[in-house]
Formats: sequence, structure tokens, C-alpha cells
Amino acid sequence: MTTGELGKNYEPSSSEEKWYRYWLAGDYFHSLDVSEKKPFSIVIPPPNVTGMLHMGHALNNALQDIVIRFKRMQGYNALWMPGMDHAGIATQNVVEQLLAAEGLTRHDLGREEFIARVWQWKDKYGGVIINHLKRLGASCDWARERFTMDEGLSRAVREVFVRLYNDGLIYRGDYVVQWCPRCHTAISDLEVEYQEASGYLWNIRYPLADGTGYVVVATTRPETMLGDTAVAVNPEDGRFRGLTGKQVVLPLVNRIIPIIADSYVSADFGSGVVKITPACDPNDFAVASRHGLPLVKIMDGNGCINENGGQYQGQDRYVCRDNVLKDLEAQGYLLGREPHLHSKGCCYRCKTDIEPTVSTQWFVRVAPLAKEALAAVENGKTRIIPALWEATYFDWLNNIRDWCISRQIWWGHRIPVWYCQDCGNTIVAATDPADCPRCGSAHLSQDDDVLDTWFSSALWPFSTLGWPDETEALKTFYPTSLLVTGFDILFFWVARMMMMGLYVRKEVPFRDVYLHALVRDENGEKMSKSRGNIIDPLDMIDKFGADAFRFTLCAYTAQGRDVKMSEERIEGYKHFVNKIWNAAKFSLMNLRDYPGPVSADADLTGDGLLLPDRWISHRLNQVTAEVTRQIEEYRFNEAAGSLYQFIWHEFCDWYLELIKPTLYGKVNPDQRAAVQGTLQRVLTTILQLLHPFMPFLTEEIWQALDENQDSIMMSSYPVFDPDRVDEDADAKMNLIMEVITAIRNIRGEMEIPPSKKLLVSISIPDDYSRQTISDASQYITHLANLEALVVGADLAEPKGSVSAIISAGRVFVLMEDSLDLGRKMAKIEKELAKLDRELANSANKLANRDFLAKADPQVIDRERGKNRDLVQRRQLLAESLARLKFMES
RNA sequence: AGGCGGGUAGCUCAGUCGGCAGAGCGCCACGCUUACACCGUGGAUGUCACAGGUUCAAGUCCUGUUCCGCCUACCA
Repeated sequence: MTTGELGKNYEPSSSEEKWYRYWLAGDYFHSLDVSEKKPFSIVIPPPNVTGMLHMGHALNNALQDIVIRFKRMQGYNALWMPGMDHAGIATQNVVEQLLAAEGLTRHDLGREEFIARVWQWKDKYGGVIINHLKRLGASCDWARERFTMDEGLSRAVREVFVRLYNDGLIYRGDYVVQWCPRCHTAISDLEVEYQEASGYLWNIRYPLADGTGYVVVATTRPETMLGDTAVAVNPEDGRFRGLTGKQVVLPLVNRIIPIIADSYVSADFGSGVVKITPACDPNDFAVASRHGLPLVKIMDGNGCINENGGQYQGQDRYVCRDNVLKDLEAQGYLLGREPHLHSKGCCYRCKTDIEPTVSTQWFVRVAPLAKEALAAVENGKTRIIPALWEATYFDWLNNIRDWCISRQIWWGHRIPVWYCQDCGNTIVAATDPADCPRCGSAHLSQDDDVLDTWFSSALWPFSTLGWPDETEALKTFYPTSLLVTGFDILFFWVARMMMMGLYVRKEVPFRDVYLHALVRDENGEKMSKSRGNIIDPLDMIDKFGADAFRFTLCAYTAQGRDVKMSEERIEGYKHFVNKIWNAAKFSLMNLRDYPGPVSADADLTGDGLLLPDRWISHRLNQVTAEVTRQIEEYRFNEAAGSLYQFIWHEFCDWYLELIKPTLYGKVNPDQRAAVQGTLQRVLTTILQLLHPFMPFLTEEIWQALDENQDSIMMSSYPVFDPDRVDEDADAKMNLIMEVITAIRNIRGEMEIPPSKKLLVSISIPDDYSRQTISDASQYITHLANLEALVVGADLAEPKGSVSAIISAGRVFVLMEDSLDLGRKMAKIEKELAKLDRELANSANKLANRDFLAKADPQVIDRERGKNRDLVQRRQLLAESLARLKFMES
């Protein structure tokens, strides 16, 4: 029984707040560790604790919420695991900036005090993004919320580290790594962003030590010459035959260094002679180890020249470059420069130029892990959607390099390694050791470094479920069902979760990975602070409501395509929200006195129903199947499109208009209750279909339909029912809609005002079609606004009428006022010309022997039918034209 | 350098099996018809980037060209 009433306009803000609180109070988002229901699980890509909701988050989480609400309604024990990432460098930067405002550095506080300050900051300001997610409607299982620095997750991190170490998959050593002089830490190769930069290639003369001449070295980074320990040529390069084995004097430094031959050098670039600076370049480092060259480190952690740089000590790298160039020029070593485009590495956090530097770091040996991760996708244990990303995934894992996991910062998981101060023993342990197992000394010091934030993120799918304990949740929800994330973190996160999941659990972390695109501005530009083109999701929610906003994101998310977002588009879908609201309001007004179905299955039997009811039920059933399939295939934009098309154009434009006379009791008051039954059921089903996309609006209307009901979330997602397929009703309604459209078309073309009632006759030779139209005369009269309708098998075209051709026959509209003959004739002539083109085309096909011999018989039949239809249409049109011409003369 | 994606109506884009080229927005005309003007009805609009090929038939498959975007790797 319907009790509610809807206000004039939907008020998103009050509705959203009300229902979100209602859902939380009712614990509707909670999933069970143990349940008879089938499990379905998603782990959230944990946003940074420092984060604010941006468009990327909004899209990402809207999609997850759609899937999880859908699955929950389908009866799954659906878990959406929420949480946040401690975001090592990002968070440390934030707190350091606050300290800087007080004139302090982290070193003033000391490690312990500093970490305490970070926790304080986290408790006070961190995690506002969780509230933002709630504004969006995210139905996460908040009781399970985790943080990567939680005690439990930290235990998981240590445990995995120790296992990897014991399996020989973690090692420590001196290598050239990507160093950020501002963040003061090493970062991984992935964390370097490359930008095109224009610079110079400088040619420098290096004199031979025996005084017999010189070689010319080309470099983009002249300042690093202070650390040169050789120069190299390609062994095949004829120009330098005989030079290999000789020595050169390093200008400014006066160090004697050898000329070596290595195939790494390409003869056709620059001068063909390369300076080798092992401490500053990974390639040079490799050359140096092949040739047993010494290594001279010339840079300190700040990107300044150290004591090995002699007179340049203490200078910033770029200051030093200028000075080195000046000195080279003054001493006659600089031969010139040419403009040179190269890509420059920057820190992805702070955009400072990266300084590749040799240092002692921890690495994960990833090749064996990558092999498993590769195989799991190859054999389909995990699906990547859209599949085109598989190639990228394979390519990266096939060429993967070891992962530098140590960071020289304080905020993060400290590496669980201790060094014995007395015997030098290295202890790797999951729990803090009390003393050295070798010598018993209690003088242990823990490694100063922390782990890359992505190390803990890589464990997220199982660490959040309680691992290393074998919890019920872990058993129930791992492997998770689906991961939804942006393609930009495919390597950072997805690939690493695959590796760690397979290593630790011997099972993939998720079955499906859906990679969505980037949200850009309306011009397709990346949103960024510097461009000033950021659209704040919270502003959009305030302005248009969370539902309209979510639906917009969803509607524009075609697989593999970026989303171009603009306020205008969201506003467009706000109109859709308004349309639904009004359709619901109208329905409720007309359902208030609905006595309920006469019998339990009354609304299931087609027999007692009017044609529009049968048709809308049929269409609703089809759309249910469509939308279900589209969500299951992650075709979110298509699901949104199907719902939009059905609700607006079929339910509102046709069905609601068709039933008005019946509802108003103008035709047959007895049929009102039957129509009410269908209306109620269709509206209810629409709300359920729509709920995952528009959770707030649908709950608001749902509760208004019956305020004693439980949340719409607790109802079952609609299911396609083969018994409801009603092709007969569909065919009949199509015929009727064609007639109505034809009459409206004439009205429009002839500029007859909508209020003018028309006299119409329809001639249909075929019995079935004629009967259909004749039975539907009340609908046609109403929707086309007719005075009178005559239906016959072979009616002649009345004088002074305008005709339209429909598939089943002809429609005549009597013109009472003087007919604009010229306008009508021009229209017919234009139509005839078009028809002739189509006819010629079709006749050609049917005259083509090859077509008749080779085409699918069904296609030939269709072509023949089309041809017959065209011939008939053409004839009728020609007749009409002749008649008009006669009238004119 | 290699890889991937894209080029379809004025704009933003769908188009899954090769078989009549579509939607939304915008635009034009008419209309405040008792859910909705955040609306209704009707209408106009195409060299499917270019060239070639396969096919009875190509927006769709193949080859090449071109422009745009992205990713990966970097030769100093």
C-alpha cells in the first residue's frame, strides 16, 4: 500500500544525509566473515591518508559502489573493504612542511618524536577523504576499515619481508639508484617521471696522457666529469683503433683514466667517445663493473658536490655545472656545444630533478615473482579488463628490473633488519630481537630505512583480511572477486599485488581487474592545480547531487576511453534525476488508492492486462537482462545508457502517456486497478535496477512507496524472467507507435498546432495489423490527439488529406483548413528522390548474381522484403503526388 | 626507438557477428496538454582521417600513409 507523497523537487543534500545515516544505523554495508551466501569482495584502492577526493577517486569509487551494491542485491555476502594508505613520502612531506612553519626540521625533533607528530597529524587531519567517500554514497564495510600502518598490517609487512629475505628474494647492495635530492631518499625506477627537456650536448677535449693528441667526449652533464673513471669507445669503431688501452688526463681533475672499449657505446652518437661516471649513471655503473673500474662518488644527498669534487665541493650540481663549463672554456678544453633534446627524470612526488647516485639500498629480486604473475594472467586465473592492457602488463613483467624498496625517510614500515654492534651479524626477523643470536650481544641497531609505501600496498588484498593469521575473513574473501583501479597504477600496484599475492598465498589476489580511464577536463586536458582546471567532486555533489554526479561519471566511462568531465554534463544528468523524480511523483499520485493485487499472481498473468501493460512489462524484462549483463561485463556506460533510454523514452514518454486515460478513468474505470498494479511493479523494478547507480534517489522514492519497507538495498536485484517475454505485445506496440508517430509527423510538417484535434483514417490490408490498430484506437486517439479515427482494409485517400506510409499500410490526416499544396508536394518529391536512391541500390543488389549466390539466405530474404516495401511505398507516394498535382491544377 | 589507443553529425562520443550509419547535448519549428519548461512533439545535419586490398557486401577485416593522445625504454 502506497502511503508516501513526493515534494515538488528532489532535494539531494537533505536526502543524501538522511539515507546515508539510515544505512549506517542499519548496518546495511556489513558483510559477514562466515555466511551461507556466496562471497563477493572488492578491496578499495586505499587513498592516501593525506588525500582529498578528486575526480579520479570519484570515478573509481562510484564504479566500485555500483558493482558492490549490485552484487549485494543479488544476494552475495558482499564485502567492500575500505582503508587508507600511509603514503610515506607524501605524508612525511606534509608534516615536514608544518614543522618548517615552526622553523623546525624533523632532525630537530628526532625520529621518535617526529613519528609521534605524524600520528598526531593523522588523527587530527588525516583521512578526511573517508568522509568524502561517504558523501559519494560509498557503501564500504566501514567496521573493517584498515590503515597500512596498523599493527596488523605492519605485522604482515614484516612477515613478508622475512620470508622474501629467507628465500633469497631480498638483498642489500650498492647500486646506482634514483635519488631525489629534495625528498632525500632513493625512489624506485617507476617513481621517476620523465619530461622532455631541451639542453646541450657539450664537446670536451680530453688530452691523451702520452701527449700525442686528444679525444672529444660529448656529454649533457659536464659537471659529472669530476667522477669520471674512464672514457669508452665502441670496439668496432675504426676511428679509435689503437686508442684502446691508452690513457687520458681528466681535465680540471688531472686524474689519469683509461680508454676502454665497450659495446655499450654507440659509434653514431655524439663524438663516439663516452665518459664513464660509474657513480652517477646506471649504464656507466654496469660498464665499470664489467671493466673493474673504480667508482668516485662526487655528489652528496642534497645534490651538492662532495669532498671528491675538489675545488667544487659544496656547490649545487647546477652551480657546479656552470663553473665547470667556465673553467673548461678558460683552460681551452671546451670545444663547443650543440642543442640537444633529452628526457629529464623528476621525482613523482615533488618534481625535483632526479640524481642517479650510487648508494646502499635494499632490493627485491622480482624476476621469479614476475614469472608467476605473468602466468596467472596468461592462464586466465586473473582477467584484465579491458584486455588490451594485458599486453602492457606482460611487456612490463617481461622486462622488469629489481625493485628498490628502501627509503631514507622516517614515516613508514621500518626495515626489520638489525645489525649487531659487536659481531657485525645481520639479523632479519619479524619480531624485534632482544639480542644477537650469534654472539648474544644486546647491542643491536635497526636498519634506519623504511620500506617503499607500495610494499605494504602490495599486500593489501590479504593483509586487510587479517593475514598472517588464517582468519575466517581471509578464507571467505580471498582471492577477492574484483579490483577496480586506474590504469596508471597497473605497474605500481596491480602487478605487485599479483606478485605478492601469488608468493604469499599461492593464489591470485583477485579474479577480475577492471582498469578504468582517467578523468580529464572538457577539453581533454589532464586536471591539475597548475592548469587551474580542477573540478572538485564535492562541489559537484553540492551543486547537482551525488546521484547525478555518479551517473555522469558512469555514463561517460567507455572502456579504454578517458572521461571528459564538465559541469554542463553533470547538469544534464541532473535533469534525468528530475525526470525520474517527477515520474515517481506522478506514479505515487495515481497509486494512492491502489487496493493491491486481487490475487498473489495477478500481476503476472498477461491475459488480464492491457496492451501497454504487457508491452512495458516485456520491455522492462528485456532491459533487466541488458543492464545485468552490462554491469557484469563492466560496460558501465552502456548500462547507464540502457537505463536512461528505457526510463525516459519508453517508461515516461510512452507508457505513462498511454496509461493516463485509463488512470483518469476516462475509458474504463474497471481497468484502473490492473494498470496500477503494473505501474507499481514497473516503478519498483526501475528503482531496483537503478539503485546501484543512484543510491540516494532510489532509496528516497522506495521509502515513499511504502514507508514500512526495509531499505531498497535489502531487496533483490531484478532478474530476467523468460515467462515475461511477450513478442506479441512488442510487435503490436511497435505498430501502434509507428501510427502515432506518423500522425505527429504530419502534424509537425503541416504545422498544425498540438491542440487541434484531427480526423484520421488508416488503411491496413492485413487483418492482424488492422485489428491491432483498431483495438488500440483509444490510445491512438489520445496520444495523437484525434477527433475521430476510422480504420479499414482498403480505404481510399480522402480528398484534402495528407498521407503517410507506414509498414502495414497508409495513414490519412484530413486537412480541414486549406492545405499548403506546395509544401506537401515538395516534401513528397524529396522523399521520392530518396526512395529512388534506395530502390536503385536495392535493385542492384538483387540483380547481382554473386550476391544471390553467396550471401546469407536470410540477408537475401530481408533484401527482397525491403525491395517489395520500397516499391510499394514508391507507388503510393507517386499516387499521392499525382493527386496533389491534380488538385493544384 | 618500440608499444598501445584514437580520428564517425556543430560538440562529446556509441557502433560486440562484415548485411539499412546511431545517441546525448546543441540547433530549428510548434506547444506552459492537470508528473516534469530541469518539459513535450516534430525536424535538419555524415567524403565514417587518407590510399589501396580482401569480399556478393567494409565504419567494421588486411596493408600502407597521416594527424592526435598515452605508455615503456632511453644514446653520453
